[in-house]
Amino acid sequence: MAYHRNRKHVDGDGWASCAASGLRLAGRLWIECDGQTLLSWKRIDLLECVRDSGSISLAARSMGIAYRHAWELLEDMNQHSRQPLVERVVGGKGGGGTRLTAAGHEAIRRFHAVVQQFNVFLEAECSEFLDLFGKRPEV
Amino acid sequence: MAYHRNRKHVDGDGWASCAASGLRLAGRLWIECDGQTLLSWKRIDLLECVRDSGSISLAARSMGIAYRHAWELLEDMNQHSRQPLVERVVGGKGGGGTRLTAAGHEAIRRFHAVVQQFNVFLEAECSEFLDLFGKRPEV
DNA sequence: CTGCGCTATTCCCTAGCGGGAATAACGGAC
DNA sequence: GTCCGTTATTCCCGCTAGGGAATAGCGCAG
Repeated sequence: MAYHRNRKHVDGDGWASCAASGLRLAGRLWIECDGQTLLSWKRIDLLECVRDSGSISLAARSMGIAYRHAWELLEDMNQHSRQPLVERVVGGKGGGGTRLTAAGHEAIRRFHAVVQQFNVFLEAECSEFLDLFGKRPEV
Repeated sequence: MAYHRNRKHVDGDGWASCAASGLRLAGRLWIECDGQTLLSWKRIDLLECVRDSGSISLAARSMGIAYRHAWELLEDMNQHSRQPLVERVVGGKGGGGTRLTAAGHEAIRRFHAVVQQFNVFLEAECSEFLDLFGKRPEV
């Protein structure tokens, strides 16, 4: 299996959280602009990979996804965002490359902040189901 | 297009929320037990349809999904839940039927409560992105 | 001018999800 | 007994997301 970035998220593109009993309240967040998906966990992951590697191809490889797919995601983000999140250069030094705009960096920061709050939420709400599905059934 | 139940959720199986500018913070919740999906929006919807119709086949029809799929979902829920959520009868009056157990009813109630809180969360957090993606770009 | 590594773009192919149809078994109503 | 509508189960099929490979174009380094 190809190398995937080491991240704290769980399977798929969601977050999970719970205390015990094999019980888990999981969730997923994304941001839409005019009905089009703008940001998601996967997309933020991609932005970070691009930021760290400086190119779409390297980012795609490190995420274990196809370049084509990564390119489509970035293209889609730039298209539907009010201001572009990445800036791409074709040809030149090193063949070109891709870097984040200020908005791209800010998007990552904001999204992470919301995710952190989301995890707090999940942790808190999960307990609502403990007595129903946890170790000791009550209902 | 087949008839679908009138519900307040958005496309797919998530919830959405935001104030303005075509910007929307959307999300999705589900509950896992030992790594297996136990409840989700779609599954709660199915439970409610079963509760209201008294049969899997009618519930499937009203949701616009295949009976086979509905059956699989319910089977999966019963398998992975500590206590069964539905009780099924083969043959007999009216050919049989399916009804919710007490745990099934409680699952619906709890899930809706969490969803309500989730919507509050989404509404609040969405504002974090308004100045980044909203009407007046600032970054 | 040549080479290189990247962006950009196309085509094919696969796996999985889920619809749709067909069938059997069941058991009360009649 | 027959009829009926349900649960239960199987097989086939189409759609879509996404991987993989191949190719062209670009522009600086050398």
